[in-house]
Amino acid sequence: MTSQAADGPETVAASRRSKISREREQEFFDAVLEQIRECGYEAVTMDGVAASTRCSKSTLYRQWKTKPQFVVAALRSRRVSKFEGIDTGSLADDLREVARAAGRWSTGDTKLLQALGHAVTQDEELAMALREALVHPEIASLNAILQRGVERGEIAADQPALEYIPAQLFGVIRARPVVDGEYADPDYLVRFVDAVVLPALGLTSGRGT
Amino acid sequence: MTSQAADGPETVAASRRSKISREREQEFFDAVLEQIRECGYEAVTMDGVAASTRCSKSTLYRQWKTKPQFVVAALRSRRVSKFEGIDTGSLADDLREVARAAGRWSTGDTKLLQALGHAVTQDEELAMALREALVHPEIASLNAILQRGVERGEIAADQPALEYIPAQLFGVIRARPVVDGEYADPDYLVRFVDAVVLPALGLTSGRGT
DNA sequence: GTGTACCGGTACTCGACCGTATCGGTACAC
DNA sequence: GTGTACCGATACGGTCGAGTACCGGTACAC
Repeated sequence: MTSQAADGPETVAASRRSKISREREQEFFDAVLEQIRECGYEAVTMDGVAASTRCSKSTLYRQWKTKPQFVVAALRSRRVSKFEGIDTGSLADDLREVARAAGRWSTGDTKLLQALGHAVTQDEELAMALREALVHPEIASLNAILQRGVERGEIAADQPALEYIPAQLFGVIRARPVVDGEYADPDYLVRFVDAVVLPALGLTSGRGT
Repeated sequence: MTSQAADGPETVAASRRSKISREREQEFFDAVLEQIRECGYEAVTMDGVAASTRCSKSTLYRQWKTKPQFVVAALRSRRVSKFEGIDTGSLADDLREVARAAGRWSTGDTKLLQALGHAVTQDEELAMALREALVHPEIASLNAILQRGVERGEIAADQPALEYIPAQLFGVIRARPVVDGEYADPDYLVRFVDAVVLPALGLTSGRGT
């Protein structure tokens, strides 16, 4: 979706003819996102990003007016779902696969979500960028997976638990660190899917145990 | 006013004989927690708290060495579960009641959780205080509710979904703002319990299997 | 009434960071 | 070779907040 006309360095940065290559730009973005994960949004400094990428602060300010705009740009460079391409032919297996992917993804981008968690309530544009970058793509591909399950007749389209699946998965990923003090790894998430998500959807042979 | 009772102000603040009454101390705590909810942990200022409580910054620093220690003390003053006292005699109704309580509670303390979400990853003591103040009490009373359900024979003690209930509830509360862009109100949470939690526990009457 | 110790207020030091300005160097156009 | 425009480095101004120091006022002890 929205495949950005992929020719020349026509990225966000390059409305003027900047000497910053796209790879270089991505380095900046990676650096700032990494700093956010490590230190939190408020603690990220332009000096820090400049230092870690060995560029000048001036260079950053030439391309992006302010720190929030820079961060937003960095987030927008990441609109790819980690669940894309999952299609095993079985809804239960798809969901287990999603759990595994989410678990791998989790330590990285959960930190991002966590770190931006509050900044987002202060800056609406940042909130939109975050949702577009990390949430909407995942929800879209997740919904596609569920939709295929419905079409295959594995579950009813009006299954009441259906609409809560995305919130449920995002939820445990965010809740585990607070509840148990550790990140939600793939193993935990797969067990969660087996123990809760599938039974809630009526997809298990009862509570077999 | 309020010449202290015989046992004296035995709170954190008063290892020395401070003139700060316990009510006054709680005002400080309320103020700083409110500021955290509003502006985030990093943006909280001692000047701000002092101003909003009409006390001197010196007074705060006399009682607590640093800002983190002050916040930790404020958190520790709040170790009360909002689920305490729920006991309808039916596990399903208990859980619905928990959902309602959590929904009311959510806008307030979810903001706290959100606002401290990242600061917690930097300061271990803060993390512990947060868990002890906002998470453990709720989990404890929630587990008591589940335990009573087991004892009444409503569910099996080895129900695999059991151990995930706390994470599940905390999860959707934290996920809803990100997924849907709005807080989890009581109505939403009750519907969630009916659509997901109870079916996952095998407790539904509406939809068989 | 005198001493003590804490309160509130204010002013201060010190450091951090945002965003700007300035400067020499250099890739590229022509 | 000359001009242009961007790069990196550095330095600077301005703001803001943590934590300290000092002050006069006052409640309480004895």
